[in-house]
Amino acid sequence: MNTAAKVISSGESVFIPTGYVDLKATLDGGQVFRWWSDIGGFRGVIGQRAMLLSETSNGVSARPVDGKSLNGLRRLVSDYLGQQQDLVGFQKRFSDDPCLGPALRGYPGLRILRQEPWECLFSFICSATSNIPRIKRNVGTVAETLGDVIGTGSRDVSFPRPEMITDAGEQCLRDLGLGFRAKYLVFAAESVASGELNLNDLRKESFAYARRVLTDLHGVGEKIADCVLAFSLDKTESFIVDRHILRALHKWYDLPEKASHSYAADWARDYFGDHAALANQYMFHRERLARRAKDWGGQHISRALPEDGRY
DNA sequence: GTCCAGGGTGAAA
DNA sequence: TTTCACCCTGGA
Repeated sequence: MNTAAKVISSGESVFIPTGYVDLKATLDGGQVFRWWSDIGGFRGVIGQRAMLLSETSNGVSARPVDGKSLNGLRRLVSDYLGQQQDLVGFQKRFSDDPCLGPALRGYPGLRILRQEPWECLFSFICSATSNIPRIKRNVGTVAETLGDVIGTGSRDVSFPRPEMITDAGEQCLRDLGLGFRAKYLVFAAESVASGELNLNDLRKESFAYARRVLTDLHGVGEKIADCVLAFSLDKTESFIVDRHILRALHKWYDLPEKASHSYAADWARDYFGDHAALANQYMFHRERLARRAKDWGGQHISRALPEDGRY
């Protein structure tokens, strides 16, 4: 590499002092579905900006790939990476917790994102009876088909407004491979496009009220609502229950093995309080890696990881 | 080739 | 409270 290119490339990026962020765990761990591993980091879109995010020792650097300036980028990325959350308080409170302590030492850079609510709701409606590779493909295909091109890469597209989804219609979404979720997605899009549902307003409402509004949508149950509440609506007390989390709650916190998902979520919100969403994410990440290690025939031992988490 | 499960939800029993 | 259809894809 010649020096000129190096200078230009470093001059084009902005540093965001977030503290250490584990981009793979955070952007490729099931919270969000439109970030892709690229040379030097992860490439994706926040709002109307396409960028490449890279890890540094004490923060993240962002390089635009949309030909626009650095103006506003630091604020945009900082907000997106969940800087408003009480990660320090959470770490202190649960450093001795048998489940969360090792997880906190193992992946200290795992964050909860603050996503744009509409894309988040769309993504998690897509998640029903699906898996992460497929959700990524579904959400990506819809964005690339109906969104606006904002960068130089094929995936550098803004997420389509609800009106674009209602105009496209259920059959279009089915043709794109969304299956039975297509009609739920159109319902949600109609609700937002008509103004009947204002997602941004729910950020200011209580957890219980916002959850009720979301689950009133056809095709959105408690699980999907809790994802949207945690990952885009600032509800730090949200706790997402699936069968993996249920198993973890049984194993570490002695919850009845056959507790209902609904009961487990209520219990966890009460137990973890305002740290429920963080606890949930660390627990989920731990279970996910443990399961993967098992698939490899190995064993997942968090304590074997370096204490400073730079692995 | 078949079988099965994948961060569910709604409707009917 | 429990059971089942709903779509579809990748891996066993």
